[in-house]
Amino acid sequence: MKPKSIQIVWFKRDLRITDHIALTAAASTGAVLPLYVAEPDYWAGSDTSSRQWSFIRESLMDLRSALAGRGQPLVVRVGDVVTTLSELHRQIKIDRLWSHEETGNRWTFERDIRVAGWCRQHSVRWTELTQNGVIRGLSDRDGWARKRGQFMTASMAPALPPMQPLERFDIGPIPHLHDLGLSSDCCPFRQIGGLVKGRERLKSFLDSRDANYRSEISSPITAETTCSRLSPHLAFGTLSIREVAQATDQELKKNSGVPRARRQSLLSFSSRLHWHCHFMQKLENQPELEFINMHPAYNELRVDDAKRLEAWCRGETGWPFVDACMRMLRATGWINFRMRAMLMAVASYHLWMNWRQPGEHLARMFTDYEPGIHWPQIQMQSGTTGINLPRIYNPVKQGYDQDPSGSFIRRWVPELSVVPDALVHEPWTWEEADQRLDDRYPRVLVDYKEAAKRARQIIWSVRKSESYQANAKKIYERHGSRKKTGLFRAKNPRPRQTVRRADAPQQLTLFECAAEMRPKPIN
DNA sequence: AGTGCAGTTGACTTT
DNA sequence: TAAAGTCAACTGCAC
Repeated sequence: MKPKSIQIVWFKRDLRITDHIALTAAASTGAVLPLYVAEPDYWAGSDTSSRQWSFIRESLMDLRSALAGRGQPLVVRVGDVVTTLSELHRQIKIDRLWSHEETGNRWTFERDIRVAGWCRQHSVRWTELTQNGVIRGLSDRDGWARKRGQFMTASMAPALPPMQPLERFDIGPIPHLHDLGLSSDCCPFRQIGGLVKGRERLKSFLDSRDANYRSEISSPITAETTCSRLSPHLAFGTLSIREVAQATDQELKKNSGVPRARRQSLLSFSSRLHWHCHFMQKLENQPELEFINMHPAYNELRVDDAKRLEAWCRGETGWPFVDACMRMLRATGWINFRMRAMLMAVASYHLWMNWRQPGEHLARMFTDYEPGIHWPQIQMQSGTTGINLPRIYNPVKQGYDQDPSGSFIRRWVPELSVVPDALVHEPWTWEEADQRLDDRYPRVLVDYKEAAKRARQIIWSVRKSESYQANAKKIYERHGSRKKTGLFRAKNPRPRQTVRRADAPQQLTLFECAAEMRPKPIN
Protein backbone atom coordinates (compact mmCIF):
# COMPACT_ATOMS: atom_id res chain seq x y z
CA MET A 1 0.00 0.00 0.00
CA LYS A 2 1.25 3.44 -0.88
CA PRO A 3 1.65 5.67 2.19
CA LYS A 4 -0.14 9.00 2.23
CA SER A 5 2.91 10.85 3.44
CA ILE A 6 6.62 10.24 3.49
CA GLN A 7 9.93 11.26 4.99
CA ILE A 8 12.69 11.90 2.51
CA VAL A 9 16.26 10.96 3.33
CA TRP A 10 18.30 13.08 0.98
CA PHE A 11 21.66 11.44 0.24
CA LYS A 12 24.55 13.79 -0.47
CA ARG A 13 28.09 12.94 0.62
CA ASP A 14 26.92 9.99 2.70
CA LEU A 15 26.35 7.14 0.25
CA ARG A 16 26.11 4.31 2.77
CA ILE A 17 23.67 2.60 5.10
CA THR A 18 25.95 1.93 8.09
CA ASP A 19 26.49 4.67 10.67
CA HIS A 20 24.01 6.80 8.73
CA ILE A 21 22.27 8.67 11.51
CA ALA A 22 19.74 10.45 9.31
CA LEU A 23 18.64 7.27 7.57
CA THR A 24 18.35 5.24 10.76
CA ALA A 25 16.48 8.01 12.53
CA ALA A 26 14.02 8.43 9.67
CA ALA A 27 13.50 4.70 9.12
CA SER A 28 12.67 4.15 12.78
CA THR A 29 9.86 6.72 12.71
CA GLY A 30 7.95 5.97 9.48
CA ALA A 31 7.96 5.37 5.74
CA VAL A 32 11.10 6.57 3.99
CA LEU A 33 11.87 7.68 0.46
CA PRO A 34 15.67 7.43 0.06
CA LEU A 35 16.62 10.05 -2.56
CA TYR A 36 19.68 11.08 -4.49
CA VAL A 37 19.52 14.00 -6.88
CA ALA A 38 22.14 14.28 -9.62
CA GLU A 39 22.42 17.99 -10.35
CA PRO A 40 23.74 18.89 -13.84
CA ASP A 41 24.26 22.50 -12.74
CA TYR A 42 26.66 21.34 -10.01
CA TRP A 43 28.57 19.23 -12.52
CA ALA A 44 28.95 22.25 -14.79
CA GLY A 45 31.10 23.87 -12.08
CA SER A 46 34.80 24.54 -12.56
CA ASP A 47 35.83 22.38 -9.60
CA THR A 48 33.97 19.20 -10.52
CA SER A 49 34.80 16.46 -13.00
CA SER A 50 33.57 13.27 -14.54
CA ARG A 51 35.93 11.07 -12.50
CA GLN A 52 34.07 12.23 -9.38
CA TRP A 53 30.69 11.51 -10.91
CA SER A 54 31.85 8.06 -12.06
CA PHE A 55 32.90 7.24 -8.50
CA ILE A 56 29.56 8.47 -7.18
CA ARG A 57 27.67 6.52 -9.82
CA GLU A 58 29.31 3.27 -8.75
CA SER A 59 28.56 4.16 -5.15
CA LEU A 60 24.90 4.81 -5.98
CA MET A 61 24.59 1.37 -7.55
CA ASP A 62 25.91 -0.23 -4.35
CA LEU A 63 23.71 1.99 -2.22
CA ARG A 64 20.65 1.18 -4.28
CA SER A 65 21.10 -2.55 -3.81
CA ALA A 66 21.98 -2.22 -0.11
CA LEU A 67 18.81 -0.22 0.45
CA ALA A 68 16.79 -2.67 -1.65
CA GLY A 69 17.98 -5.34 0.75
CA ARG A 70 16.32 -3.39 3.55
CA GLY A 71 13.05 -2.97 1.66
CA GLN A 72 13.21 0.14 -0.51
CA PRO A 73 15.81 0.80 -3.22
CA LEU A 74 17.35 4.22 -3.72
CA VAL A 75 15.30 6.70 -5.74
CA VAL A 76 17.38 8.75 -8.18
CA ARG A 77 16.39 11.90 -10.01
CA VAL A 78 18.27 14.21 -12.37
CA GLY A 79 17.79 17.96 -12.13
CA ASP A 80 17.38 20.71 -9.60
CA VAL A 81 16.74 19.61 -6.03
CA VAL A 82 14.01 22.14 -5.33
CA THR A 83 12.19 21.18 -8.53
CA THR A 84 12.57 17.51 -7.65
CA LEU A 85 11.20 18.05 -4.14
CA SER A 86 8.21 19.95 -5.56
CA GLU A 87 7.42 17.12 -7.97
CA LEU A 88 7.70 14.47 -5.28
CA HIS A 89 5.61 16.58 -2.92
CA ARG A 90 2.80 16.52 -5.50
CA GLN A 91 3.00 12.72 -5.72
CA ILE A 92 3.28 11.95 -1.99
CA LYS A 93 3.09 14.55 0.73
CA ILE A 94 6.54 15.10 2.20
CA ASP A 95 6.35 15.23 6.01
CA ARG A 96 9.94 15.71 6.73
CA LEU A 97 13.34 16.01 5.03
CA TRP A 98 16.45 14.41 6.53
CA SER A 99 20.07 14.83 5.50
CA HIS A 100 23.58 15.20 6.81
CA GLU A 101 25.20 18.60 7.11
CA GLU A 102 27.46 19.32 4.15
CA THR A 103 30.56 21.48 4.11
CA GLY A 104 30.50 22.06 0.40
CA ASN A 105 31.47 24.67 -2.14
CA ARG A 106 29.57 27.91 -2.76
CA TRP A 107 27.27 26.21 -5.22
CA THR A 108 26.01 23.60 -2.74
CA PHE A 109 25.90 26.21 0.02
CA GLU A 110 23.55 28.37 -2.05
CA ARG A 111 21.53 25.36 -3.17
CA ASP A 112 20.99 24.41 0.48
CA ILE A 113 19.68 27.91 1.18
CA ARG A 114 17.14 27.44 -1.62
CA VAL A 115 16.15 24.04 -0.22
CA ALA A 116 15.70 25.58 3.23
CA GLY A 117 13.48 28.24 1.67
CA TRP A 118 11.36 25.64 -0.09
CA CYS A 119 10.99 23.67 3.15
CA ARG A 120 9.82 26.78 5.02
CA GLN A 121 7.37 27.64 2.28
CA HIS A 122 5.83 24.15 2.33
CA SER A 123 6.05 23.60 6.07
CA VAL A 124 8.40 20.67 5.66
CA ARG A 125 10.75 20.19 8.60
CA TRP A 126 14.35 19.72 7.45
CA THR A 127 16.62 17.97 9.92
CA GLU A 128 20.34 18.15 9.18
CA LEU A 129 22.57 15.93 11.30
CA THR A 130 26.33 15.90 11.69
CA GLN A 131 28.27 12.98 10.21
CA ASN A 132 31.85 13.95 11.03
CA GLY A 133 33.97 16.11 13.31
CA VAL A 134 32.81 19.36 11.73
CA ILE A 135 30.83 21.43 14.22
CA ARG A 136 28.30 23.85 12.75
CA GLY A 137 27.86 27.29 14.28
CA LEU A 138 31.26 27.83 15.90
CA SER A 139 32.66 31.35 15.78
CA ASP A 140 36.18 30.32 16.76
CA ARG A 141 38.25 27.22 17.52
CA ASP A 142 38.02 27.15 21.30
CA GLY A 143 36.61 23.81 22.38
CA TRP A 144 36.43 22.41 18.86
CA ALA A 145 38.80 19.48 19.42
CA ARG A 146 36.85 18.32 22.48
CA LYS A 147 33.57 18.43 20.59
CA ARG A 148 35.04 16.50 17.71
CA GLY A 149 36.38 13.92 20.13
CA GLN A 150 32.95 13.46 21.67
CA PHE A 151 31.40 12.82 18.28
CA MET A 152 34.09 10.44 17.05
CA THR A 153 34.00 8.25 20.16
CA ALA A 154 30.20 8.21 20.52
CA SER A 155 28.26 5.08 19.52
CA MET A 156 27.64 4.64 15.83
CA ALA A 157 24.12 4.73 14.44
CA PRO A 158 22.17 1.53 15.23
CA ALA A 159 21.54 -0.97 12.43
CA LEU A 160 19.03 0.16 9.85
CA PRO A 161 15.56 -1.31 10.52
CA PRO A 162 13.60 -2.80 7.60
CA MET A 163 11.91 -0.17 5.46
CA GLN A 164 8.40 -0.17 4.10
CA PRO A 165 8.55 -0.55 0.28
CA LEU A 166 7.05 2.19 -1.88
CA GLU A 167 4.95 0.17 -4.28
CA ARG A 168 4.71 1.12 -7.95
CA PHE A 169 7.10 4.00 -7.43
CA ASP A 170 9.57 4.79 -10.20
CA ILE A 171 13.06 4.59 -8.70
CA GLY A 172 14.61 6.14 -11.81
CA PRO A 173 17.81 5.24 -13.66
CA ILE A 174 21.22 6.23 -12.31
CA PRO A 175 22.44 8.73 -14.91
CA HIS A 176 25.55 8.30 -17.00
CA LEU A 177 28.16 10.98 -17.63
CA HIS A 178 26.44 12.28 -20.76
CA ASP A 179 23.10 12.64 -18.94
CA LEU A 180 24.79 15.26 -16.78
CA GLY A 181 26.57 17.02 -19.62
CA LEU A 182 29.90 15.40 -18.76
CA SER A 183 32.37 13.57 -20.97
CA SER A 184 35.15 11.24 -19.91
CA ASP A 185 38.23 12.96 -18.49
CA CYS A 186 40.60 10.06 -19.16
CA CYS A 187 41.35 8.62 -15.77
CA PRO A 188 42.15 4.99 -16.62
CA PHE A 189 43.40 4.06 -13.14
CA ARG A 190 40.69 5.72 -11.09
CA GLN A 191 39.56 4.08 -7.87
CA ILE A 192 36.20 2.32 -8.06
CA GLY A 193 33.42 3.60 -5.82
CA GLY A 194 30.89 1.85 -3.64
CA LEU A 195 30.46 0.66 -0.10
CA VAL A 196 31.80 -2.81 -0.86
CA LYS A 197 35.07 -1.39 -2.22
CA GLY A 198 35.28 1.03 0.69
CA ARG A 199 34.95 -1.74 3.22
CA GLU A 200 37.55 -3.85 1.40
CA ARG A 201 39.98 -0.93 1.44
CA LEU A 202 39.50 -0.35 5.13
CA LYS A 203 40.01 -4.03 5.88
CA SER A 204 43.13 -4.40 3.74
CA PHE A 205 44.58 -1.24 5.23
CA LEU A 206 44.12 -2.28 8.83
CA ASP A 207 44.99 -5.93 8.11
CA SER A 208 48.37 -5.27 6.55
CA ARG A 209 48.86 -2.24 4.30
CA ASP A 210 49.33 0.09 7.27
CA ALA A 211 52.53 -1.61 8.46
CA ASN A 212 54.94 1.05 7.18
CA TYR A 213 52.50 3.91 6.85
CA ARG A 214 54.71 6.34 8.70
CA SER A 215 57.79 5.77 6.57
CA GLU A 216 56.18 5.16 3.19
CA ILE A 217 53.69 7.98 2.76
CA SER A 218 56.21 10.54 1.50
CA SER A 219 57.19 8.93 -1.78
CA PRO A 220 54.52 8.63 -4.47
CA ILE A 221 56.00 5.22 -5.33
CA THR A 222 55.34 3.55 -1.98
CA ALA A 223 52.40 5.76 -0.97
CA GLU A 224 50.29 4.41 -3.80
CA THR A 225 49.79 1.13 -1.91
CA THR A 226 50.73 2.08 1.64
CA CYS A 227 48.29 4.96 2.00
CA SER A 228 44.81 3.94 3.09
CA ARG A 229 43.26 5.15 -0.19
CA LEU A 230 40.07 5.73 1.76
CA SER A 231 39.91 9.39 0.74
CA PRO A 232 37.23 9.15 -1.99
CA HIS A 233 35.21 6.87 0.25
CA LEU A 234 35.35 9.45 3.01
CA ALA A 235 34.62 12.28 0.56
CA PHE A 236 31.44 10.63 -0.71
CA GLY A 237 30.62 8.85 2.51
CA THR A 238 30.67 5.22 1.40
CA LEU A 239 32.39 4.86 4.79
CA SER A 240 31.77 7.16 7.73
CA ILE A 241 34.87 8.76 9.16
CA ARG A 242 33.72 7.70 12.60
CA GLU A 243 33.62 4.09 11.48
CA VAL A 244 37.19 4.39 10.19
CA ALA A 245 38.41 6.18 13.32
CA GLN A 246 36.87 3.63 15.65
CA ALA A 247 38.22 0.69 13.65
CA THR A 248 41.69 2.27 13.86
CA ASP A 249 41.38 2.80 17.61
CA GLN A 250 40.36 -0.82 18.05
CA GLU A 251 43.45 -1.96 16.17
CA LEU A 252 45.56 0.20 18.44
CA LYS A 253 44.03 -1.31 21.54
CA LYS A 254 44.37 -4.81 20.16
CA ASN A 255 47.99 -4.30 19.34
CA SER A 256 49.24 -2.24 22.24
CA GLY A 257 51.97 -4.81 22.97
CA VAL A 258 53.19 -5.38 19.41
CA PRO A 259 55.45 -3.77 16.82
CA ARG A 260 56.29 -0.23 17.63
CA ALA A 261 56.41 0.76 13.96
CA ARG A 262 52.87 -0.43 13.39
CA ARG A 263 51.64 1.40 16.47
CA GLN A 264 53.32 4.56 15.19
CA SER A 265 51.69 4.04 11.82
CA LEU A 266 48.23 3.68 13.29
CA LEU A 267 48.75 6.78 15.42
CA SER A 268 49.88 8.73 12.35
CA PHE A 269 46.83 7.63 10.45
CA SER A 270 44.53 8.48 13.33
CA SER A 271 46.13 11.90 13.50
CA ARG A 272 45.38 12.44 9.81
CA LEU A 273 41.75 11.68 10.44
CA HIS A 274 41.87 14.48 12.98
CA TRP A 275 43.40 16.91 10.44
CA HIS A 276 40.70 15.86 7.96
CA CYS A 277 38.03 17.39 10.20
CA HIS A 278 40.27 20.25 11.29
CA PHE A 279 40.56 21.53 7.73
CA MET A 280 36.92 21.06 6.87
CA GLN A 281 36.04 23.12 9.92
CA LYS A 282 37.87 26.09 8.37
CA LEU A 283 35.65 26.22 5.31
CA GLU A 284 32.60 25.54 7.48
CA ASN A 285 33.47 28.61 9.58
CA GLN A 286 34.38 30.78 6.61
CA PRO A 287 32.98 29.60 3.24
CA GLU A 288 34.53 32.50 1.34
CA LEU A 289 37.94 30.83 1.79
CA GLU A 290 37.07 29.13 -1.48
CA PHE A 291 37.75 32.45 -3.17
CA ILE A 292 39.58 34.96 -1.00
CA ASN A 293 42.92 34.90 0.76
CA MET A 294 42.69 34.02 4.42
CA HIS A 295 45.19 36.82 5.12
CA PRO A 296 44.58 39.99 3.07
CA ALA A 297 48.28 40.88 2.95
CA TYR A 298 48.60 38.40 0.08
CA ASN A 299 45.98 40.10 -2.10
CA GLU A 300 47.27 41.47 -5.41
CA LEU A 301 50.60 39.73 -4.92
CA ARG A 302 50.58 37.03 -7.56
CA VAL A 303 49.30 36.84 -11.14
CA ASP A 304 47.19 34.70 -13.44
CA ASP A 305 49.35 33.40 -16.27
CA ALA A 306 47.60 31.30 -18.92
CA LYS A 307 50.79 29.90 -20.42
CA ARG A 308 52.26 28.80 -17.12
CA LEU A 309 48.92 27.44 -15.97
CA GLU A 310 48.58 25.30 -19.05
CA ALA A 311 52.10 23.91 -18.77
CA TRP A 312 51.55 23.09 -15.12
CA CYS A 313 48.14 21.50 -15.69
CA ARG A 314 49.41 19.31 -18.52
CA GLY A 315 52.48 18.15 -16.65
CA GLU A 316 54.79 19.98 -19.04
CA THR A 317 56.72 22.31 -16.79
CA GLY A 318 60.09 20.86 -17.75
CA TRP A 319 60.77 19.69 -14.19
CA PRO A 320 60.63 15.91 -14.59
CA PHE A 321 59.51 15.00 -11.09
CA VAL A 322 56.80 17.67 -11.03
CA ASP A 323 55.53 16.56 -14.42
CA ALA A 324 55.57 12.91 -13.38
CA CYS A 325 53.47 13.73 -10.32
CA MET A 326 50.93 15.73 -12.31
CA ARG A 327 50.60 13.00 -14.91
CA MET A 328 50.16 10.32 -12.28
CA LEU A 329 47.41 12.44 -10.77
CA ARG A 330 45.67 12.92 -14.10
CA ALA A 331 45.76 9.20 -14.87
CA THR A 332 44.87 7.86 -11.42
CA GLY A 333 42.80 10.62 -9.80
CA TRP A 334 45.03 10.42 -6.78
CA ILE A 335 48.51 11.31 -5.54
CA ASN A 336 49.95 11.34 -2.05
CA PHE A 337 49.66 14.32 0.21
CA ARG A 338 53.25 15.48 0.09
CA MET A 339 53.25 15.63 -3.71
CA ARG A 340 49.95 17.53 -3.69
CA ALA A 341 51.70 20.10 -1.55
CA MET A 342 54.70 20.18 -3.88
CA LEU A 343 52.53 20.65 -6.99
CA MET A 344 50.77 23.55 -5.34
CA ALA A 345 54.01 25.05 -4.05
CA VAL A 346 55.48 25.02 -7.56
CA ALA A 347 52.37 26.77 -8.93
CA SER A 348 52.33 29.37 -6.16
CA TYR A 349 55.99 30.09 -5.54
CA HIS A 350 58.13 29.14 -8.51
CA LEU A 351 55.49 29.96 -11.12
CA TRP A 352 54.04 32.73 -8.93
CA MET A 353 50.39 32.14 -9.90
CA ASN A 354 47.28 32.98 -7.90
CA TRP A 355 45.97 29.83 -6.25
CA ARG A 356 42.41 29.85 -7.53
CA GLN A 357 42.92 28.44 -11.03
CA PRO A 358 45.52 25.83 -10.05
CA GLY A 359 43.20 24.93 -7.17
CA GLU A 360 40.33 24.36 -9.59
CA HIS A 361 42.50 22.13 -11.73
CA LEU A 362 43.56 20.01 -8.74
CA ALA A 363 39.96 19.84 -7.54
CA ARG A 364 38.97 18.35 -10.90
CA MET A 365 41.89 15.93 -10.88
CA PHE A 366 41.13 14.61 -7.40
CA THR A 367 38.58 11.80 -7.35
CA ASP A 368 38.46 12.53 -3.62
CA TYR A 369 37.67 16.26 -3.99
CA GLU A 370 36.33 17.41 -0.64
CA PRO A 371 35.83 21.21 -0.76
CA GLY A 372 36.23 21.63 2.99
CA ILE A 373 39.67 20.07 2.93
CA HIS A 374 40.68 21.26 -0.51
CA TRP A 375 40.44 25.04 -0.33
CA PRO A 376 41.99 25.53 3.11
CA GLN A 377 44.80 23.16 2.04
CA ILE A 378 45.31 25.05 -1.21
CA GLN A 379 45.65 28.27 0.78
CA MET A 380 48.03 26.70 3.26
CA GLN A 381 50.23 25.30 0.52
CA SER A 382 50.24 28.67 -1.22
CA GLY A 383 51.21 30.42 2.00
CA THR A 384 48.20 32.76 2.10
CA THR A 385 46.84 31.80 5.52
CA GLY A 386 49.11 33.98 7.60
CA ILE A 387 49.22 31.35 10.33
CA ASN A 388 51.42 28.77 8.64
CA LEU A 389 55.05 28.89 7.67
CA PRO A 390 55.51 29.05 3.90
CA ARG A 391 56.85 25.70 2.72
CA ILE A 392 58.67 26.14 -0.55
CA TYR A 393 59.34 22.67 -1.89
CA ASN A 394 62.34 22.24 -4.13
CA PRO A 395 60.99 20.45 -7.23
CA VAL A 396 64.36 18.88 -8.03
CA LYS A 397 65.40 17.91 -4.50
CA GLN A 398 62.02 16.25 -3.94
CA GLY A 399 62.73 14.17 -7.03
CA TYR A 400 66.09 12.97 -5.73
CA ASP A 401 64.58 12.34 -2.28
CA GLN A 402 61.39 10.54 -3.31
CA ASP A 403 62.48 8.90 -6.57
CA PRO A 404 66.23 8.33 -6.29
CA SER A 405 66.45 5.85 -9.16
CA GLY A 406 64.30 7.98 -11.46
CA SER A 407 62.00 5.03 -12.17
CA PHE A 408 58.89 7.02 -11.27
CA ILE A 409 59.91 9.79 -13.67
CA ARG A 410 60.55 7.27 -16.43
CA ARG A 411 57.18 5.64 -15.91
CA TRP A 412 55.20 8.88 -16.26
CA VAL A 413 57.43 10.96 -18.54
CA PRO A 414 58.45 8.56 -21.30
CA GLU A 415 59.86 11.42 -23.42
CA LEU A 416 62.88 11.32 -21.13
CA SER A 417 63.81 7.75 -22.05
CA VAL A 418 66.81 9.00 -24.05
CA VAL A 419 68.28 10.86 -21.06
CA PRO A 420 71.02 9.06 -19.08
CA ASP A 421 70.02 7.86 -15.61
CA ALA A 422 72.27 10.26 -13.79
CA LEU A 423 70.69 13.30 -15.45
CA VAL A 424 67.03 12.30 -15.55
CA HIS A 425 66.16 14.66 -12.70
CA GLU A 426 67.87 17.61 -14.40
CA PRO A 427 67.75 16.99 -18.15
CA TRP A 428 68.67 20.61 -18.90
CA THR A 429 72.20 19.82 -17.73
CA TRP A 430 72.58 17.11 -20.37
CA GLU A 431 74.92 18.27 -23.09
CA GLU A 432 72.87 16.55 -25.80
CA ALA A 433 69.59 18.02 -24.53
CA ASP A 434 69.42 20.65 -27.26
CA GLN A 435 69.68 18.16 -30.11
CA ARG A 436 67.92 15.12 -28.70
CA LEU A 437 65.28 16.56 -26.38
CA ASP A 438 64.32 19.86 -27.89
CA ASP A 439 61.17 18.79 -29.70
CA ARG A 440 60.17 16.14 -27.19
CA TYR A 441 60.23 17.67 -23.75
CA PRO A 442 59.72 21.32 -22.76
CA ARG A 443 62.41 23.59 -21.42
CA VAL A 444 61.85 24.86 -17.88
CA LEU A 445 59.82 28.06 -17.60
CA VAL A 446 62.01 29.59 -14.91
CA ASP A 447 65.21 28.80 -13.01
CA TYR A 448 63.86 27.02 -9.94
CA LYS A 449 66.53 28.28 -7.58
CA GLU A 450 66.19 31.91 -8.60
CA ALA A 451 62.40 31.70 -8.62
CA ALA A 452 62.31 30.22 -5.12
CA LYS A 453 64.68 32.86 -3.86
CA ARG A 454 62.59 35.65 -5.28
CA ALA A 455 59.37 34.15 -3.89
CA ARG A 456 60.98 33.75 -0.47
CA GLN A 457 62.04 37.39 -0.45
CA ILE A 458 58.62 38.68 -1.39
CA ILE A 459 56.74 36.43 1.04
CA TRP A 460 58.98 37.34 3.94
CA SER A 461 58.84 41.02 3.24
CA VAL A 462 55.03 40.79 3.30
CA ARG A 463 55.20 39.00 6.63
CA LYS A 464 57.29 41.79 8.07
CA SER A 465 54.89 44.47 7.02
CA GLU A 466 52.98 46.53 9.53
CA SER A 467 49.70 45.05 10.80
CA TYR A 468 50.59 41.61 9.42
CA GLN A 469 50.91 40.03 12.85
CA ALA A 470 47.79 41.64 14.26
CA ASN A 471 45.79 40.16 11.39
CA ALA A 472 47.49 36.79 11.81
CA LYS A 473 46.48 36.73 15.46
CA LYS A 474 42.81 37.22 14.58
CA ILE A 475 43.03 34.45 11.98
CA TYR A 476 44.58 32.16 14.55
CA GLU A 477 41.70 32.75 16.97
CA ARG A 478 39.25 31.82 14.26
CA HIS A 479 41.02 28.95 12.55
CA GLY A 480 44.21 27.89 14.31
CA SER A 481 44.77 24.46 15.79
CA ARG A 482 44.75 24.32 19.58
CA LYS A 483 46.09 20.80 19.40
CA LYS A 484 49.44 20.32 21.05
CA THR A 485 49.77 16.57 20.66
CA GLY A 486 49.58 14.05 17.83
CA LEU A 487 52.02 14.41 15.00
CA PHE A 488 53.65 17.39 16.60
CA ARG A 489 53.80 16.34 20.22
CA ALA A 490 57.04 16.84 22.11
CA LYS A 491 59.78 14.32 21.67
CA ASN A 492 61.48 13.36 24.90
CA PRO A 493 63.93 16.17 25.34
CA ARG A 494 67.36 14.82 24.60
CA PRO A 495 70.37 16.54 26.09
CA ARG A 496 72.20 18.43 23.43
CA GLN A 497 75.47 16.89 22.42
CA THR A 498 76.94 20.12 21.30
CA VAL A 499 77.74 23.01 23.57
CA ARG A 500 75.09 25.62 23.46
CA ARG A 501 76.28 29.09 22.64
CA ALA A 502 75.86 31.41 25.57
CA ASP A 503 73.85 33.91 23.57
CA ALA A 504 71.65 31.34 21.85
CA PRO A 505 67.97 32.16 22.14
CA GLN A 506 65.71 29.79 24.02
CA GLN A 507 64.45 26.83 22.06
CA LEU A 508 61.07 27.38 20.44
CA THR A 509 58.27 26.29 22.70
CA LEU A 510 56.43 23.16 21.79
CA PHE A 511 53.50 25.21 20.70
CA GLU A 512 55.48 27.30 18.28
CA CYS A 513 56.80 24.13 16.69
CA ALA A 514 53.32 23.01 15.80
CA ALA A 515 52.27 23.17 12.16
CA GLU A 516 50.22 26.21 12.94
CA MET A 517 52.43 28.64 14.72
CA ARG A 518 50.97 31.01 17.23
CA PRO A 519 51.79 34.48 15.97
CA LYS A 520 54.56 36.08 17.95
CA PRO A 521 53.50 38.95 20.17
CA ILE A 522 54.31 42.34 18.75
CA ASN A 523 57.09 44.04 20.62
C1' DA B 1 101.28 9.41 18.98
C1' DG B 2 99.60 13.90 18.86
C1' DT B 3 98.48 17.90 15.89
C1' DG B 4 96.67 20.38 12.04
C1' DC B 5 93.44 20.57 8.63
C1' DA B 6 89.92 19.91 5.06
C1' DG B 7 85.78 17.94 4.42
C1' DT B 8 81.52 15.95 6.45
C1' DT B 9 77.72 15.65 9.59
C1' DG B 10 74.14 17.18 12.37
C1' DA B 11 71.75 20.48 15.23
C1' DC B 12 69.83 24.69 15.11
C1' DT B 13 68.37 29.33 13.06
C1' DT B 14 66.58 32.10 9.50
C1' DT B 15 63.85 33.02 5.63
C1' DT C 1 54.24 18.86 5.61
C1' DA C 2 60.55 23.09 3.48
C1' DA C 3 65.04 24.60 2.38
C1' DA C 4 69.12 27.30 2.93
C1' DG C 5 72.49 29.03 5.92
C1' DT C 6 75.45 28.80 10.06
C1' DC C 7 78.18 26.82 13.51
C1' DA C 8 80.73 23.47 15.80
C1' DA C 9 81.72 18.70 16.53
C1' DC C 10 83.39 14.91 14.27
C1' DT C 11 86.18 12.08 10.86
C1' DG C 12 89.95 10.64 8.21
C1' DC C 13 94.32 11.51 6.80
C1' DA C 14 99.11 13.36 6.37
C1' DC C 15 102.95 14.34 8.83
